[in-house]
Amino acid sequence: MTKKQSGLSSKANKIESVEGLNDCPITVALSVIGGKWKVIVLYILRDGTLRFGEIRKKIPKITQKMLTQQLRELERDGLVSREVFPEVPPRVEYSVTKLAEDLSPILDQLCSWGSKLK
Amino acid sequence: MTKKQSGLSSKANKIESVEGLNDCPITVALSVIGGKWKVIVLYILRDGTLRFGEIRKKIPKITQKMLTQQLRELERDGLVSREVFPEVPPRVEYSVTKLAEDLSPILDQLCSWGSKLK
DNA sequence: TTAGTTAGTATCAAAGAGGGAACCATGACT
DNA sequence: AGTCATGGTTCCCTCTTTGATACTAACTAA
Repeated sequence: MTKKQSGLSSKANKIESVEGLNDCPITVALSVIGGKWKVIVLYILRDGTLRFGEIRKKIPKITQKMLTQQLRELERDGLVSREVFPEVPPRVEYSVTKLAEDLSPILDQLCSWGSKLK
Repeated sequence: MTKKQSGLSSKANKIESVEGLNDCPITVALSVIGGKWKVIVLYILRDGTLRFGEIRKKIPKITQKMLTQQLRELERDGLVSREVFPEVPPRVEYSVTKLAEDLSPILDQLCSWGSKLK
């Protein structure tokens, strides 16, 4: 049955948790921001609302499929909000949520920690 | 040439960075702790030095290959230190480094942020 | 009528990650 | 000689993830 579902979810690469710590929010958090392009998308959206095509232009190497996928997952996890305008051609705007804003300072700390890694 | 190299590194799953932000330490940090079992290993080693077999017993689902790989990467990135005792049978002890200890509070914050995710 | 626009989907193939099992060295014990 | 223990390594196979490409809807402009 294979359920193609356009490549959401994961498994091979999912971060594991410990016995008796299976719901440790760290693993939840990492699974939410650990996607291949997610921190970039969050970083870019931090400066303000953007529509799909604008995000693509700012991340030239991402494919349309990947961007769609990452945005869908970020939306599902409550980090970005998506607004569709019923126009032609279509217009869809993305922006970060309060939850993502709360994450920002932590990412900054992670950033300064990461800078110690040579 | 294919370079099997025992399955170190990654690529498909590597977190991407932005043009002009390619060395953003966030992506570095995430790549360092983002491995499938790394936060578990760090979590377990936080309580003190353990030898290889002991870690295995605490993470029953991990395979020997994976544990070796994750420990090697953590060591390479300066998060754990590895001490080999020239005995027979071999004894190898692992412990967290200062760098990993510095990371701890950030992981805790990430943890409390993650707990807001339902 | 044909082309152009945006935001996607669908499909196929390639690359990568992870599991399983087998193998290895060394010395002690039986 | 055969077995056990520890900490690995190697190979193969499968599943997942990613990339590339083509296709769609719906309306506008030429």
